[in-house]
Amino acid sequence: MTNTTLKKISEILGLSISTISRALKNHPDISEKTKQKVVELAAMLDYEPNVNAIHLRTKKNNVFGLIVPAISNYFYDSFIASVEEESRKNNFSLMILQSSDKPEIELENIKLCRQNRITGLFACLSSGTQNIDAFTKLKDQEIPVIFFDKVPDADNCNKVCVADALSATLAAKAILSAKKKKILAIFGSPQLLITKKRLAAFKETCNAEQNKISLYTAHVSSAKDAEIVADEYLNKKPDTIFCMSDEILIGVMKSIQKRKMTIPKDIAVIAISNGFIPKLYYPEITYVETSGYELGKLAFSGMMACLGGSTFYQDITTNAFLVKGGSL
Amino acid sequence: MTNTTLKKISEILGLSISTISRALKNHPDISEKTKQKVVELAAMLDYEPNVNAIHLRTKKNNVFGLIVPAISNYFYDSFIASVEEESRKNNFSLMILQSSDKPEIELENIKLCRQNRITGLFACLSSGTQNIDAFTKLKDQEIPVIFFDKVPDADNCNKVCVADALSATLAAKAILSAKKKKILAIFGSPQLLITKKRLAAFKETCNAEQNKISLYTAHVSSAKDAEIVADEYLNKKPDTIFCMSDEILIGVMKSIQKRKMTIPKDIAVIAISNGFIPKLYYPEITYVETSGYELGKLAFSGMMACLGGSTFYQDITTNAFLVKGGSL
DNA sequence: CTTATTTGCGCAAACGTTTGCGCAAATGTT
DNA sequence: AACATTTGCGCAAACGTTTGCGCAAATAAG
Repeated sequence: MTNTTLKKISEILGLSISTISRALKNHPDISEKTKQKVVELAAMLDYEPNVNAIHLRTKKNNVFGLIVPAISNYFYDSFIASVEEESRKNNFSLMILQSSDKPEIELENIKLCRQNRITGLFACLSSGTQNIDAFTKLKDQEIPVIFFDKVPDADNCNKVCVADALSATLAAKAILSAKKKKILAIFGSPQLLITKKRLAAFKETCNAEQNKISLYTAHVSSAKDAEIVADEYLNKKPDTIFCMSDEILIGVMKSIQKRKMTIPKDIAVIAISNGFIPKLYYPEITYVETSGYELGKLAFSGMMACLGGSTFYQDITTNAFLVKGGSL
Repeated sequence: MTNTTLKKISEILGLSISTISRALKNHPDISEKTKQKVVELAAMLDYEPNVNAIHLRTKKNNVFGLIVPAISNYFYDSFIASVEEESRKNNFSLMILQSSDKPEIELENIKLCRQNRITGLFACLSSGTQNIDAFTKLKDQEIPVIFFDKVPDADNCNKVCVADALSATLAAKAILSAKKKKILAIFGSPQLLITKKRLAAFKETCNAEQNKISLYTAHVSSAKDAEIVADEYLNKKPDTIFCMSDEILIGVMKSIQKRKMTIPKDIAVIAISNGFIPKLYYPEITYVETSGYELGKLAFSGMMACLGGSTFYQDITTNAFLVKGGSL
C-alpha cells in the first residue's frame, strides 16, 4: 500500500490539491461541506502529511540535533530524556547522536545535522575537541547552538551548565565545616572548562581557610584512572576525598573497598553528582546534586529564547544543593 | 548566510544544476576538470546536500524510529546507544522517542514516525498497551517493526528479547560449580513474565542437584525491598546471594556493605545484569550478562534482514554468558 | 571527407507540500 | 437591472534534489 498524499485525496474527490491542503488546515476559504468531506476521507486513508515535503517547502524544519559523548550515561541520559520530553511537547523532533567522545565522530554528527537542516543544536563537547569551528559555522547559518555540560571556553556561545563553581564551593564548605584537614581532590581532564571552574572554586574555598588545610589535587580521565590515583594517594592518609564527578567517584569507591576502609571513619567521601551513583553505596555518599533533568529544561528554554530572537550569549547555570549521605 | 544549494554553485560556475549534482557524485559523464572545479567550490561553500529534498525525491528515507518507555534507564540507554551506533555506521539516522510508558504518548510517537516516513521502527511497548493496531498499520505500509524487550503476544511480529531462562540457568550453574550450598535467590515481582521465566529456570537447575542445595527465594519490587530482605535473610547465613536484576543487586550490596561483610569470603554474590552496576564494586560482581547493547545489535540486524526482504517473523533472543568478577 | 561514436553537458519532470494570485459564480447593494 | 462584493475554489511556482533523455561538439573510424 502506497502512502496517502494530498494528490491522491484530490483525485478521489475531484478537487484540486490546494483545496485539500487548505481544507485540512481549516482555511476560511473552503466551505464547511468540502472541509468535512476532505477531513473524512483523509482520516479513512490515514493521511499523514509528509514532513520532508513540508520542511522543503517552508524551509522550517522542526528538528533539533543533540550531540552527546554517550547516551548510555547516568548524567546524559537524564538530560536527553528531559530535552526529548520538552521537544515533543513543543512539536519538535529530536535527532540524538553520540560522538563516542571522539572529535572525528563529532564532526560527522555535525555534518548529519547540517544535512538535515536542523533548527537548533544541543551539544556537549567530546573531551578531545580543540576546535569548535564546525559549531561556529552552524551559528553563522543562524542555527542556534546551545552547549551544555562540557562547553567551550569562548565567550560568544550559549552555554548552560550545572552550577560548576557553586557545586564545588558547596562541597568544599561541607568538607571544611566537618573540620577535615587533609584533602585529596580528584578532578577531570584539565582542559575542560567544567574542570577549570570546579577546580578554581574548590581551591578558593579551601584557601579561605588560611592554610590550615592541606590539599592534594589530581586530574584523571576515567574511572580506572581515578582508582589508580586513589590507590596511590591513600598511602598519604588523607582524611577526605572529593570527587568532581560520578566517574571519579566510582573509581575512588573501588579503591576504598579494595582496602576495606570504612566510610566515614577511615576516610570521608564527597562528590558532585546527579544522585544515582552515590545512593548505591552504604553508607550513601554525601554529594552536591546537579541534575541532568533540570539542565535539560534549562537548555531547552535557552533554545527557545534563541529561536525567539534573543541574540545575546548566555551562560546559565542550574542550582546546586548538598544532599547529605553518611560519608562525611 | 543562506544555505548552499546545487543551484547556487551552478550559478557561480555557469553550469547547470544537473552537472553539479553529477559532478559531486563522481558521475562518469562529467569531465575531470569540471568535477574538480565543482568539488572545490562545494567544499569552500560548505555545501551539504539537503536530505529532506533527497528523501522527497528518492522516496527513500534513511531514518529509523525508536520508541522506548524511557531513555533514562540502565537497560534501554545501552540498547539505544547500540542502535544509534549501528545506524550511524550504516548511514541511517535515528529518531528516538519516549512514551513515558503511556499508550497515548506511544500513539503520538507512532504518528510522528509516520509523518517522517521512517524506514523502520524499533519499539518497546509501554506496559499499558493493549492494542497494537497502530503498529500493525505501519507493517501494512511495508515499514518493518522490530519489537524489543516488551513485545506483544501476537505471533505475526518480529521480536527480539534477552535470554531470560538461559541467563538464570547459567547463573545457577555457576553457583553449583562453585560448590555453594545455601543460596538466597531474590527475584522481581512474581507476576512479570521475566520473573516467572527466570525463577523457573533457576529452580530447575538447582533441583537437578538432588537436594544437596538449600534454596531460599524471595520476591521484591525495589532496591529498598531487596535491601530489607537481604538484611533479614543474612542472619540465616547463606553462602551465596543470587540477584535477578541490577535493582536487586543494588539493595543487596548495600546490605552487605552495611554489615561490613567481605565478598567473596563471607558471602558470594552473583547477578543477572547489563554489566554496569556489577563493575562499580570491589571486587567486581560476577554476573550473567544480558546486554542491552547486544540486544540492540540483534534488533538492528533483524531490521536489516526485514529491509532486505525477509518476510518471515522472527522471535530471537540474545545470547547470555557468564562474566567472572571476584564475587563467587 | 563523410559517417559513426564518444564525450560532456543541459532540459525538464518528479517527489509532496504551501501559498499568492486570479477568476467565475453566487450573493448583496442600489 | 446594473454593479459591487463575497464565496469557494484552481493555477502555478517554489523548496532542493535526482535522473532519463536529448543534443551539440569532439573524436574516431572508414
